[in-house]
Amino acid sequence: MPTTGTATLCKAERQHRRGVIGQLFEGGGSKSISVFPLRVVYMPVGRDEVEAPVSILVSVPKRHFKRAVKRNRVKRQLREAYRLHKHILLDTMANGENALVLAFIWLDKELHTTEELMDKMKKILSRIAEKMQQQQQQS
RNA sequence: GCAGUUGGACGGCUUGUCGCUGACCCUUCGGGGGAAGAGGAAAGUCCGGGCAACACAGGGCAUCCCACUUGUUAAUGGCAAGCAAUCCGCGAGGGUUGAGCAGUGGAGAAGAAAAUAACCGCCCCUCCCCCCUUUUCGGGUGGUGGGGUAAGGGUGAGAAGGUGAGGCAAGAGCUCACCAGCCGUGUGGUGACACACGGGCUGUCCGCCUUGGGAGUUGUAAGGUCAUGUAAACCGGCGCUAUGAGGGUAGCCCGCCCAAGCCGGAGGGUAGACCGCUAGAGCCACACGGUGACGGGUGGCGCAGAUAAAUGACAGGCACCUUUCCCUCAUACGGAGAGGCACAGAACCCGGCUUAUAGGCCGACUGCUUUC
Repeated sequence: MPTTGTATLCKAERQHRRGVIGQLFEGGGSKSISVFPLRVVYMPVGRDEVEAPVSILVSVPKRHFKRAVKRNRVKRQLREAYRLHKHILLDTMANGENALVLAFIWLDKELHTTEELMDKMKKILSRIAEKMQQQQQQS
């Protein structure tokens, strides 16, 4: 388990495979949770299909922010927030047989403070962790 | 000192914690260390080139782009220095326009009339009526008919070159002077043009058109290597050694070339890695040539390469700007607080253009004011 425990976010943890991403948005196995201004689409996959137990991607639609500078700002904030709080999820997933793919989608047209986004990230990750735990216990 | 014109350069610095990409180095192949890491516009994708793939005997027509001159450059529709007309500004300066004395067409409304001008007006002649004067000659008002006239009228972007004088029945480049335009000659300039002399006598705008110059197409998702999968399979149509199906030759035609397969349907596979990918018309400094754009020369430097897309997040300090308060004669010096700190993110690489931009800095010049 390479990256567990430390607050890093290397390339393996960022999802970039076209096929997996396509499945995530079109396939039936994915579910979503919203905590404004965020929406998370997540999907459990086989552990051997991806490189890391939890991998993410961040999407900020162009229609919300016309300028690339603002889109980059939001992506960086979100990556940072996930990086600092991903242990919430990893603790749950570490021993499971499945891996998880997450997509963070930005919903607002305004920028938010980093402090606020940290808070929202904590909330949303805990909720996903809860659901995954239930699933594991059922199976 | 104030106001302004124009050109140029900058557009933060720094500490700590936690991260991202990563040349290269080490490795017990698990990993560890780690140089370096956004812009003047990286933007819009509006021009031009490099590079790449494909195409390319030749000719005609069509299409598209450019249009004062000379220069500059790899190249341009850029840039520099100029030319002419016109507009704005007291000025330094700034804006707009710019091939064509061939042909052809159009110009609403307004106005009499928009280009072989006569509505009103002005002038002459014939005739008629009336009046005045009267010996007659003559004069006047009005009207019919004929003719001359572009000075005046209002309209318009534009009214038959303009102004003045002469001339005339009234007028007119009819004549003359000056001015604008055009043509010819001469002089100067590489040239656009300028000046001088002479000549004739001259509308404005917009098309088509003509002339000269130029253009192969597609863009790094180009293009290449490897990996994966396989199918030289199946169905239908046309053709099968040519009297040739079909294809290429940028859109069409001629011509030329290739040619044994071609077209359609249904279906299958991959959408991952590497190269391209950053040494380039490169950046900096110094003199030199040139009014300048720029050029060649010498020396130095090694300067982002991501790919669901790195170059950051957070906390503090400094600088800068605005503002409030304290001190003070003071808007000076000093101190305290609050707020602000632009536009904006590389995506093959360059040269331009255009647009966005808080804030201050430097050079040259102009006007006003003060002092000497």
